[in-house]
Amino acid sequence: MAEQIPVEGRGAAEYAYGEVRRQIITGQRAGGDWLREGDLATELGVSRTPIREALQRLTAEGLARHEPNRGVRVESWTSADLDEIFSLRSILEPWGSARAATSGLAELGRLDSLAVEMDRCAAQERPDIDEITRLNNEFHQLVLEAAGHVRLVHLVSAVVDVPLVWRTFSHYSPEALRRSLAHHHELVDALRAGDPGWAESVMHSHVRAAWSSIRDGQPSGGEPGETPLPATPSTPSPERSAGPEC
Amino acid sequence: MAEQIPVEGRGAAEYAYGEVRRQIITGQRAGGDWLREGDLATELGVSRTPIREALQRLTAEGLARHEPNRGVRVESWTSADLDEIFSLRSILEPWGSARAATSGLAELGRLDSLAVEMDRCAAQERPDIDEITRLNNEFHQLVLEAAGHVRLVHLVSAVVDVPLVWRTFSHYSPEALRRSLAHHHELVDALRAGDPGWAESVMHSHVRAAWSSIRDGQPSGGEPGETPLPATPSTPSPERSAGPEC
DNA sequence: GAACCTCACTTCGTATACACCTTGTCAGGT
DNA sequence: ACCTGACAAGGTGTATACGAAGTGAGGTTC
Repeated sequence: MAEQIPVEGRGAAEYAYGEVRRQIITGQRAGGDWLREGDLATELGVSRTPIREALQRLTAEGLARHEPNRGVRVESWTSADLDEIFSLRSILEPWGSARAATSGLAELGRLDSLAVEMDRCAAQERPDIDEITRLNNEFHQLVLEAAGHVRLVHLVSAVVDVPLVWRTFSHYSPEALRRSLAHHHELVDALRAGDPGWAESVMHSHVRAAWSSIRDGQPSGGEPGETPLPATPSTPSPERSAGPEC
Repeated sequence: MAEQIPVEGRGAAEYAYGEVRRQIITGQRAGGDWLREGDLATELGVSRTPIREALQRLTAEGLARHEPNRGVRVESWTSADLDEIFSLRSILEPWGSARAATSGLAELGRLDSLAVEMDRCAAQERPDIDEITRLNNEFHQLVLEAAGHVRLVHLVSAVVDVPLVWRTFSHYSPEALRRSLAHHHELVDALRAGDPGWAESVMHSHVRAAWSSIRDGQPSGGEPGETPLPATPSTPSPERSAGPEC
């Protein structure tokens, strides 16, 4: 269903990877669903070989799970997984921000305009959540890249995929959103000042606040371990969104 | 050259992955070398399909690099990469140790016997470096598993492969080795005491000391960025060693 | 009636064939 | 002598065919 072009410009494997990943993130493929090689090959109009490559990449990223001689299924996440991810981010991102403050690599102008742009989106009558998500993701990635630490960027982005499935942004209250956007501006100031401690603190607050918003937004905020997963499908955005929280 | 069995018990892809990985870590495949699918298929006695899967896994782990329509080549590391890895470990492993101190998941008996075993190996006339490496790796992995954080274990082990190429252990002075082994015992004590701050400090010292030993052991310890990489082949151990420092 | 066995089906794992891309080389022209 | 274009070779990217393993349904036996 809904195949558009048999093969994109180039790279059937790349195409298959992006498409299946999008389907997982938008909730079209729910946790536990089987990802049959033959079915996907038919639906996407390619052969099984690039499908296998795509599934291997998704498995390596933790979005899917490989069961030997059985097949690949979409990974199921619990709120405990979300806790794991945010606890990791609350270590790695502040540390990266501190490094970015003294590396001299921060593109302050670009970061500032991203923060302003997010303000503009949020101030609209009907805020464009997908656009804010995209901008936010670019902001966070740019900060980490400024840390001058390639592996850090890869590690964090590998772990940031999962929250996307939870549609984190929809859990934000207007108040929490305002505070989150203010954090961005404060972080740019801290980076401009070259103050690693300040930058680290701001990012730490930023991530912890996001974590809190998501926990509170969940139905069962009490028991922090076994919530199955809601997997809100929401509107499947054609834009490949890839941003965590705001 | 040196193919033993065409296909192991089961899994040609698994076999190919392990074999190529071993060749990279032991230095048989130097940084920059091409990993031709056809050649590897012939050498290992399997077809190109499982070879491709193995190369994709190695690429995902960062041991190899994929160049579109060109092929896969062994990744080249500089001392800057080593700095990246140890700086990451000096964040993640202490943090994991602190969590392990209060999680109640630490297998203290097993950890203690591993530390004792390493002492025994080191006290021998001719210390078995490979065995110490193996024990040390098991020790570190067990500590991280005790943190109750699955992704942490995966992230660290994904990043720990690279130092193996550098044969880190050979850079240790007898004094540094003694201190490192003492750290293990102290860490077990800290975990037993359930003191997260103590555990974190010990592990931090442990990793930083290892880092220092390796830097000092390198020929050019001055410029911290562009050392090509020595890639000491040393004795190719049949044991699949997988331990970082001591 | 329940447990076990058999058989067919589904799906993965592997091998192989072919097409396209990239690159190095050589002839021809400037 | 140098640059430019076409041609050939090597290699990856993709498609397809075949074999193996696991699963579930249905029948048989105790």
